[in-house]
Order: sequence, then C-alpha cells, then structure tokens
Amino acid sequence: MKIYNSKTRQKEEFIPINNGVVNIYSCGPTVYNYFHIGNARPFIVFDVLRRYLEKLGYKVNFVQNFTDIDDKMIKRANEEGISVKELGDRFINEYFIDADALGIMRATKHPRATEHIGDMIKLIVKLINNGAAYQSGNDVYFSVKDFPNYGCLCGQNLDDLESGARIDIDSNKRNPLDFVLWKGHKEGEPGWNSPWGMGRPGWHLECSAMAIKYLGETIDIHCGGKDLLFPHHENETAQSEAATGKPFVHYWMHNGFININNEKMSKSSGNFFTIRDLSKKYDLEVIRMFMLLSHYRSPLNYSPELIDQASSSLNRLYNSISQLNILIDNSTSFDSEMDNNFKTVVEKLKDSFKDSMDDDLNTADAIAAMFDFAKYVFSVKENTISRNTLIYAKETMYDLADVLGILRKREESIPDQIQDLLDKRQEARLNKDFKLSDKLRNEIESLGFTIEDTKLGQKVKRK
RNA sequence: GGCGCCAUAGCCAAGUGGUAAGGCGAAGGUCUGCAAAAUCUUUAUUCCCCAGUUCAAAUCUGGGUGGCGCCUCCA
Repeated sequence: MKIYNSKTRQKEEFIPINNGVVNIYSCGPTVYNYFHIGNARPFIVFDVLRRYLEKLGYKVNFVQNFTDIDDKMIKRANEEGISVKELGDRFINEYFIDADALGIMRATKHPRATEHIGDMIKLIVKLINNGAAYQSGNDVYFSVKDFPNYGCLCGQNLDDLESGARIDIDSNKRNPLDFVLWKGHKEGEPGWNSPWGMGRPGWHLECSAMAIKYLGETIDIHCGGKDLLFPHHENETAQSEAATGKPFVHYWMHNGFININNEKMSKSSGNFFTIRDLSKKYDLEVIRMFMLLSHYRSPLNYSPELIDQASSSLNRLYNSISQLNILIDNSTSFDSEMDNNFKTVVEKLKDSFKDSMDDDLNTADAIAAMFDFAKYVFSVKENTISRNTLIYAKETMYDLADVLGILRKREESIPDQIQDLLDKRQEARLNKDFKLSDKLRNEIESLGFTIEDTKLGQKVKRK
C-alpha cells in the first residue's frame, strides 16, 4: 500500500516497523463542545485507514486522544459553571454518540490528557535534562534553537518561520517560536503539582506523551487535520525526538479541509455545522458517504445539494444489494458460462477496489468500482447466475462496504404484525380490491414502514 | 515576505505520457391499478490560457490567469 507522507511530500510504500502490526496515533477532539463536520473528516477517513489495514491483515493499534484540558475547556467550563472534569466527561459521551452514528470504530485506546499528567511531567524533565527545554518564571518552554531539525516536517527553516511569526510579546520566551510545555498556575484554573509548582501541561505535549506511552518511541503513522501540521505536529516531533533521540513518526498523514459553501468554516460567521445538528436532518451514513466520495487530501465543500447527491449515490449502492437479494430469492437455475463470467466480474471488483485503496486510500475510485459492479448486477437476468455465486457477490459487496463503513443497514426482520398486513394487502391486490389495498398501505406506513410495489412483490423498508 | 495546494461536463469527482472512469442532475424510454420507487439510453472531439518537449500531453517543462491553505488556537 502507498501512503502520501506529508513529511516527504510524496507517496511512499507503507512498511510497518514490526511485521504485521501497525501503530497509529490520530489527534482527537478537544471535548468542550459537540464536534463539527470539519472535525468529523479526520475521524472518518482515518477510521477507513484503520479498517483497511485490518482488512489487509494487520493488527492495528489505533490511539486517539481526548484533549480535556486547555483554554477552551476552561473557558467553557466556567461559562457553564461546572468543573473542567465534568465538561470533559459530558462531551466525551457526546463524542461517542455522534461517532457511533457516523460508523467510526472505537479506537483501541482513547487516552484522556488529564489522566496522563504524570507522563507529561516525566517527558518535560527529560527535555530539561537534555538541554532542550528551560524553565522561565513558572512556565517551562521548549527551545527550538536547541533542536536542529525544527521545521523539518513543515518544510520551513527557522529563519523563515521566525520572519513569518506574528507578534508574540511573551518576555518569558528566549525565542518567539519557543512553545510552552508547562503553564504556571493561574487563578480559576485546574492545576497539578509539578517540579515547577502548580500548573498544567501545554497542548502539544499531551500527544507526545500519550503516543509514546501507548505506541512506543517511534510510531508508524500519525494523522490529523492539515492545519495541525504546523505548529502542532512540528512541535510534537521536536519534543518527542529531543526526548528520545529517535525518529518519532514514519508516516505523517493529513486530511484536507471542509469548507461551507466555499468559505472556510468559522464560528464568528456562524457557518459551521455540528454533527449533532446534521444528525437531525440527515442519516449520518450519508455524511460518511459524502466524505468518502472524494479523496481525503482534497479540500471538500459542504452544501446541502452535495449531501443530497451523496444520499442518492449511497442509495444506488443499496439498490444493488436489493437487486442481488431479489435474484437470490428467485434463483432456481443458472447458466454455467454466465455464472463464470459473473464470478470474474466479482473478482475484478475486489481487485479494483484494492488497487484504489492501495493508492493512498483513493476511496472515490474504490466506490466507483462498486458502482461499476452495481451496474453489472442490474443487467443480470433472472436464473442465469447460481445462487451461491450471487450470495458470494453480496458478501463481497458487504465486505468492501465494511472497509468504508457504509451500507451499514443490513437485512432487518419484518415484525409479524407488519407481515400479516402485507400478506393481506397482497391478497387484496391480487383480487383487485384496490380500496382495501390502499387502506392497508396507509396502515403499514403509519406503523413506520414504506412499501414499494415491484414486479416480484412488495418491497418493505423501515422508514 | 516564506512554505505549499488546486483548476476536468449543469453539480460532484477519478484519471499523472497512449487517445476523457464513476456518481448526482437533466431529457427520453421501460415497468406500473394508483402512488412511490427502480431500471435503461443519451448527456465533455475535450481537461483555465499561452508556448515548449514528444510519434503521442488532461497528464511532463516554462510562462500567465484564477482560487485556496499554512506561517496564531484551529480537523
């Protein structure tokens, strides 16, 4: 599999450090609010990365943190009149509700920053001992000048970064680019004891500490939004490598941004949507489909029209499954030549899907392969393909869909009560008693199901 | 000022040297008691513009134009 590595700015063949195992760290949410559609993109696309690597047979250790202590957390907790801990607890719960609805798998570990303060302090001590960090007042800073590789990830040298740096009149710093590892305690903020007195950790530090703790000093893949490349990931690298003396990350992956009606999402102009809000209007599987219909590194525009397009596209895939079901249900004979052709097409689907995914997670292309197969399914005539082959085809489609986390609504059982009404309606239709059949349809619909009359009978779906 | 990305039909979007995938929409057809749905066919002589390299360019090179991101918290 090839992965575009942000560090080298090219696609590289992915080779894990340990055979058969992949360690991934993905930057998680700051849990001060519901997460929005922009936050959702990395969660979804890197969930697909994880699913695909597992599909390839790797054991994947996927760590995604919760940032539950920072300025935004403190501000929001104060506004709500609750503790930072309570705020974190609440929005971690809310995170899982939305993530589950989006089909995002639970990470193998979801560490919370506040539960790893000790690990962070140890890391700072190491950095100070290595001469990479210094105490200034009640704060501790990382000294970028003492880390020769600073700027390596983002592709800029120190001078350029300094000249571009916006005003930072923090007299505690030796260099404007130095960043805080430990913040001295302020009134009204939570604090922890440390060798430098009460205080709290800097944001960049937590990811380094937790990544090293759970995945080791060198990890395979680290991912996150494009905007985190600098300074967050640059700083993480600097801290980690200065502390361990080892390369921190082999492959860096960054997803592109989501714009709202072609404008950058910003809270001030109010053009952002939380997943929770969208869940009231859309099936979140559609949102997931929407994200996967384009490449994860491309910028992606959100608009209701595009969601509708994604919805229709997803529907076509569902229809192909329904069509397979109809063919399976009515299969009594087959033609061996056509059956073989069909098998070949299924294999071709698997190959194309894999080729696309191997090419830096080209989900758009992978889905196109599924559409191609869908088209083929619709062209199949009854009783030309064997039942087993059809079932294999359906399982293959579900298998691939599982990698993407779509087509999650699988066959559901129809309650007996509904089945009775359906039988009665079918009878009425055969007797051409359309008054009764329409009445029964209304009744069934009022119970939360929709009916479509097809050649082969009534198709029922839960609304 | 520094670093980087992008430009393909009405909309979205793959394709990075071999003659334009796919989806949505639209138009027309099929199916149909009604309704709804579904499905089929058609829908870019051409890939922002100009030059160059090549037997061959959407793809490579140079130069324009237009849009965007990062350099500050940010997915």
